[in-house]
Amino acid sequence: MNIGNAAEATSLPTKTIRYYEDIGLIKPDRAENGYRDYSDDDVHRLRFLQRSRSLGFTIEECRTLLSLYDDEGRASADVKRIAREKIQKVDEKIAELQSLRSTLKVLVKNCHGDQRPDCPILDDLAGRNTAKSA
Amino acid sequence: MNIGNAAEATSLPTKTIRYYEDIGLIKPDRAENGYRDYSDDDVHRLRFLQRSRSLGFTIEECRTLLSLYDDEGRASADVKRIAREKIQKVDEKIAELQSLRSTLKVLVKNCHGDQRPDCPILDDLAGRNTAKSA
DNA sequence: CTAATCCTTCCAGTCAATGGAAGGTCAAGC
DNA sequence: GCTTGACCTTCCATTGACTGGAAGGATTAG
Repeated sequence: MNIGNAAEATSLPTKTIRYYEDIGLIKPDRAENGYRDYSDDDVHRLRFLQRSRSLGFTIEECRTLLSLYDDEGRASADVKRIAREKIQKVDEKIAELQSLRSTLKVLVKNCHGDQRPDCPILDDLAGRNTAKSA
Repeated sequence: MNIGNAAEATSLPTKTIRYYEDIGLIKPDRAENGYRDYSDDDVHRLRFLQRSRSLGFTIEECRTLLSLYDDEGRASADVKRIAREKIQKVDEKIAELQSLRSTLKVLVKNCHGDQRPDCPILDDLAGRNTAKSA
C-alpha cells in the first residue's frame, strides 16, 4: 500500500506519516521503485498512533504505549498508570482554562464596548485595576 | 533600569524580554555600555504583555491589544470583540479536553490494571473496540 | 506523448520561548 | 591593582509535532 492510501486509511496526512517514520515510530518496507509500502500491520500501528495522539498522548507517550502494545508480556497496570497521569494533566489544563475564562468574562462584562476610547479591559491588562478582575 | 531588574519587576525571564524586543513588541533605550535601559513605561508595557499572555492571548493578539492601548482614539468595542473571541476559543478548548477526559476515564475504568498482559486501553487504541469508549 | 497525479528527499517555517556558548562590563573585597 | 562573581551582550540551536514548499523521479489516464 502506497503512502497516499495509508493516509486515507488512517486519516493522517502523508506528511505526518513520513514524520512518524523519521522519528522511528514506524518502518514500512520499500517497493522496488523506492516508494514506501505499508503492510496491514503498519496501517494498524498508524491508526494506533492517530487515536492515541487524538487522545492527547504526546509522541513520547505514544512511543511507550506502542512498545507496551508490542510487548506480549506487559502488565496492564503500566498502561493504566500512563492513562491516569494523562487524565490528571488534562484536569489541570481544564482548571487553568476555566480560571482564565472567568477572568476574561469579568473583563468583558465590565467593558461598555462602544465607540468611547476608555476600555476597562485594557486598563486591567495595564494593571490599572479599574475592572474588578479575578 | 537594566534587564535583570525589569525581569524582576515584571515576572518575565530576561530571555523572554529580549525575545519580545526581537519581535518588535518593545524598544528599550541603550545605555552607553550597550546595556538595555528600561523606562517605567517600558516596564509597564512588559507587565501588560505578561498579563495578556497569561490570559492566553497569542503574541499577535498582544501586539494588537498593545497598539489599541497606544491608540488614544480606539473604540473599546474593538477590544471587547477580541476578548469575546478569545473566550469562545477557550470554551472550545475546554469542551475538547472534557470529551478527551471522559474517553480516558472510560478506558481506565475498564482496565483491570494488574500484572495480566491483556489491556483494554491498548485494545481500544488499536481499534479493537473491547472497551466501550466514547 | 503528454499532462496530471503521486511519490521521493531535503530544507525552512510554525509558536513562544528556552538553553547554552563565547565574550564584554561592573561592583565588591582583598 | 587584581580577582571573583554577577550581570550583560550577541548568536545559534532546540523544543513539539508537525506543515509547506521546492526540485525532481515514477506512474497512470487519455
